[in-house]
Amino acid sequence: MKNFSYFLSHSVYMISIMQTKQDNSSKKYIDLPLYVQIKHKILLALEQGLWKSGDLIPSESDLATTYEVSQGTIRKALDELVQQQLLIRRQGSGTFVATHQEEQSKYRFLHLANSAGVIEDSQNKILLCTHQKAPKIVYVSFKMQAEDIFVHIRRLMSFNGKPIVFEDIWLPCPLFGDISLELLASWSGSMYGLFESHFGVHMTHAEERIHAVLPSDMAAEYLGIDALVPVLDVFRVAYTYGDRPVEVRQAQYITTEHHYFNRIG
Amino acid sequence: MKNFSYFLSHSVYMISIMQTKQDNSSKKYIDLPLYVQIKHKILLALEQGLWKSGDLIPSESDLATTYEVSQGTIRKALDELVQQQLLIRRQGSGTFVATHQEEQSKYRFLHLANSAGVIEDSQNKILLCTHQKAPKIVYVSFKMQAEDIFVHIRRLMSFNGKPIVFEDIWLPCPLFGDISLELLASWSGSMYGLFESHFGVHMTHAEERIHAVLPSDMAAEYLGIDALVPVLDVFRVAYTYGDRPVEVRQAQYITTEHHYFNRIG
DNA sequence: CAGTGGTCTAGACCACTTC
DNA sequence: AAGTGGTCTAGACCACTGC
Repeated sequence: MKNFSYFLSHSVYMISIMQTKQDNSSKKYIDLPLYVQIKHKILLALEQGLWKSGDLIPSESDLATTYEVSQGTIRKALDELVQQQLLIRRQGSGTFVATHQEEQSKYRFLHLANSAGVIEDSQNKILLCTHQKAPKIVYVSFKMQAEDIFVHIRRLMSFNGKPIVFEDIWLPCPLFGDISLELLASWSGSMYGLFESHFGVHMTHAEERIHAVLPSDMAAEYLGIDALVPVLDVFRVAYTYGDRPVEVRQAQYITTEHHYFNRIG
Repeated sequence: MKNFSYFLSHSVYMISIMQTKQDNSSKKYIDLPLYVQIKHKILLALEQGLWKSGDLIPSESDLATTYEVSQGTIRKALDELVQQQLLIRRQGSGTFVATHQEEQSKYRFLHLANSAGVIEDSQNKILLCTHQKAPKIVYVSFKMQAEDIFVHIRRLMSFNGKPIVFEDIWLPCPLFGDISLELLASWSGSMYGLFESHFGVHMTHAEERIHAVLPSDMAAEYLGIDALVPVLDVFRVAYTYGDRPVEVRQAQYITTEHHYFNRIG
């Protein structure tokens, strides 16, 4: 145990502590708060893949002893990570690394609902899975070069049998090199669930930019709409731990019977 | 318009606390946790306008003594309210009711940026401010009737001198009855700042539904675009404390040089 | 300097899950 | 029964603000 305990004053006992532990008593709070430091350490473990999606992490009291802080401090660090949806707590069981395998997070990134405000189940069809160069907007988002090769996936999502979303997905080869159409076609869960279980890449957050446009020729064809029907263009960059961009996708949504929803607050 | 001193509202609050205080010692954790109960009580005070936007609320230790709990429990309740942006903490000064008057919250509800990802300052022009019946989508959102009268505001927002957003805003008369074009035109801050300072209505959150559409004739005219240029249709319902809907607006955004942005995570 | 929020501790007990 | 997260307390001290 550490402890700049306030009550232990000038005793021989204290000397033995100071031999094994640096003297914090003179430099309090000049660094970041302890719980922030611990949060960073846990984040580092997640970034480096020490703990993988779905893993049980050490208990709060274990972490408290290893980091030499109180359980309350550990708790505060975990609180923020749980809040960022990087960890999940289960009372009685433990604290786990968040995963996209659960049903609840299936549509966490797809903000599409029907006129009734209901999020429907989708039927997905993979149209394409190749390795090739990418448009400028893509490789710039990854801070890579025009010559670099990416995985390119094209997909059609349908709701109630009607095609609604046509999208192009781009992934950096180093991470997703051996992905294939067969693998994608055989996978029944969410795409981010697949990325996680097969490539160890967990998406933590994303940024979307939305425009109203006329559909591309190809989108109009696959979506079965007239070239003059406005569609929602959704450009997404998705990130993993440490704000590393690991996916770019450009989708076009038909919004005659659906809408993009967003909560502000 | 504010300034009931918080001491007054606080003492009223105290009475209600003393009345509802019960013996916790025999029945632990069978009700909601203490900090949740306290959070609800504070929320109630906000809903009822006991504490108004910008007001200083009692200190954590004051609240702790009035609620007969520890400071840590008060802190946990406040933590969540701060997180919801209903309260703001200022170290050394105190805890305040959140307000839309601050510069930082000026564009909290407007998710519009230019191609560079920069949120620009807008120039606003009020085109209309009348009292009249509203479309079905509006009165249904308020759970009111077709015959009911609403305030109807029409506004044009420009960025760098170019009109980009055309919007119709609907407000329930009981709350905003004496709003006028003169008042709106003379106000230089954000619209939610005006609602707050002149009508005591603080927007806490909103929900938006977004479609890609062709512009209405009127929108096309005011925005100076061709009737065949797709625009983003943003339908918003904004809420105040207690999830009460207090504003509906339908806007059309030109997205050729701007985009709607959203963070998922 | 007094008062406020911010951090941290040590310890107690409750509620839940698992064996 | 053992172990885990969830709640709560009492008290200490730090960092900041305003008078």
